[in-house]
Amino acid sequence: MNDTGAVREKPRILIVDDEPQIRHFLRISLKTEGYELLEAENGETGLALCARHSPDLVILDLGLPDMDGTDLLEAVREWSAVPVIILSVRDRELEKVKALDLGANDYVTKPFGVDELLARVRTQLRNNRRDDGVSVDPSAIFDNGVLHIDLSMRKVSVNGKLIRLTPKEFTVLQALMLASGKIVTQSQLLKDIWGPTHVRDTHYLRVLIGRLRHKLGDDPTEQHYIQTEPGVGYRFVAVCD
Amino acid sequence: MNDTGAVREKPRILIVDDEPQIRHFLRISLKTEGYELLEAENGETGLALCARHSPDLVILDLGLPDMDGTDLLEAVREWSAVPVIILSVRDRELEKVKALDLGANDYVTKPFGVDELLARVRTQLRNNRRDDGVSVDPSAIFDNGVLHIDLSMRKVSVNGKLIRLTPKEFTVLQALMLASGKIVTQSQLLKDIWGPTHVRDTHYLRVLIGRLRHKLGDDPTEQHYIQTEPGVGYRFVAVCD
DNA sequence: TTTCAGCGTAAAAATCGCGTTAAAAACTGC
DNA sequence: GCAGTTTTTAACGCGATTTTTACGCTGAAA
Repeated sequence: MNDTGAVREKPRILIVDDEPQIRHFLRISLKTEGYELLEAENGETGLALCARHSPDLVILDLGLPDMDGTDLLEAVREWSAVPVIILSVRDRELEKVKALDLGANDYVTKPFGVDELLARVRTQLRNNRRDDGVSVDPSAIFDNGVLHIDLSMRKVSVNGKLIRLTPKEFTVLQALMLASGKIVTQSQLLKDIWGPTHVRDTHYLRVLIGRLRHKLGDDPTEQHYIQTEPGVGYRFVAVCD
Repeated sequence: MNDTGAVREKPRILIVDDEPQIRHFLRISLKTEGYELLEAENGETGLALCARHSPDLVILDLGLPDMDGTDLLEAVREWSAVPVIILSVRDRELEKVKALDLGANDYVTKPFGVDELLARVRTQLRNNRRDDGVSVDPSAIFDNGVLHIDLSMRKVSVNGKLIRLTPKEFTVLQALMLASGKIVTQSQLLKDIWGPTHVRDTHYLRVLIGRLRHKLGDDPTEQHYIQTEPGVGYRFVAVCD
């Protein structure tokens, strides 16, 4: 499968821990939050998985059967700057200092609260999104020969002719594009773009989507690009038939 | 004038804490490590110091006399991505989650080991070393036959005739030119040139851009060198149909 | 069939944002 | 302190954008 240009929706997290119950516990919590998971119960497979699947975050237990967790950390840091959160039963300050100075990004002592760990996961993932304000994947370009959308340049053209989009129009289109193929609910759009106090003002969306379709040359009877899911939301699709 | 962008040898750390003994303790430890220090004993001066001196790291106590630490964090996050380590006597998980989700980078509970704190400081500073791949040539020269801009010489001429630009005008033009073709957001310009406390004062930009266009001989009816992206920012483009 | 909720459209009304101007205030070098 | 320059402030017009309002259409349920 070729996923060039696709926006990876789920952050991918690698768990390296030999205790099955901890892995199980983490799996439940992280899956619920919508992360994609990889698991390893020893250092060797952890390293292999990390190299092969380039996760967005690694949660690493220091006590591993086959090697010391710090060795794994060192090995990973040879070639990757992926954020690493250390888990450890050891609360000794020296351990923490050593791990952090080896390149770990955070150090959480067992037992830990799941909400705190999840918040720290979010923090690391957030920090590693390199952008200035506008969080847009610069590789997010859509082009089917007729419609061309470049999110980073903020430019949209139909048949080579540039289209002027207003700020709100562009923001909505961007939200739909970044979830390409998937439904974006009305309340999601309203909350994100008009603010949480307007989640029920669906008429905003109706007229805006209408203008957007018109500008994109979207045939109302066919509805190529922006599809309506009645009562739910809208979906941006690349139609090529 | 603030001193953003300067290359400095010592990382600069801002401490915001109302307890003198904690400040004293941190001062000793951090100075020994070779950091440059700024100190504030309340939120207001903390915010001011942060805006004025753009530290590389902020250590923020949640319990401040004049405002809640989280408010300060929120205010700073309006315009800055500086790493923030929260100090707090409160060990409640909810507090940690709240602070981290507001944009804090780490949360350390008092009492803490000084070595651990120093390691966490190093971790944050290490993560935030900005090497933003795209190294722009500050000696860039633009020339389309009519307009000639030499950034290193700080000279601009139109039809061979030298144009006098004021310092701010030149700085804005330079910022736009170095991102040639791409949008520079209003808040980016305001933050970089007027300082982080003026991110919302868009009227500065309006009058300055107006003067700049006038001086560059930018015909408002035809194609602009400086294009406006309403509600977002400005973009410098080489005019060549 | 009737009813009705949800969507799309159109046009009017209100608001926002930009560009412009002019004058006041803050700097600058002398 | 003075004269010239630069920056900031304030106000206004205007076009673009957003919001409001009204109405027609459709498909599903009663």
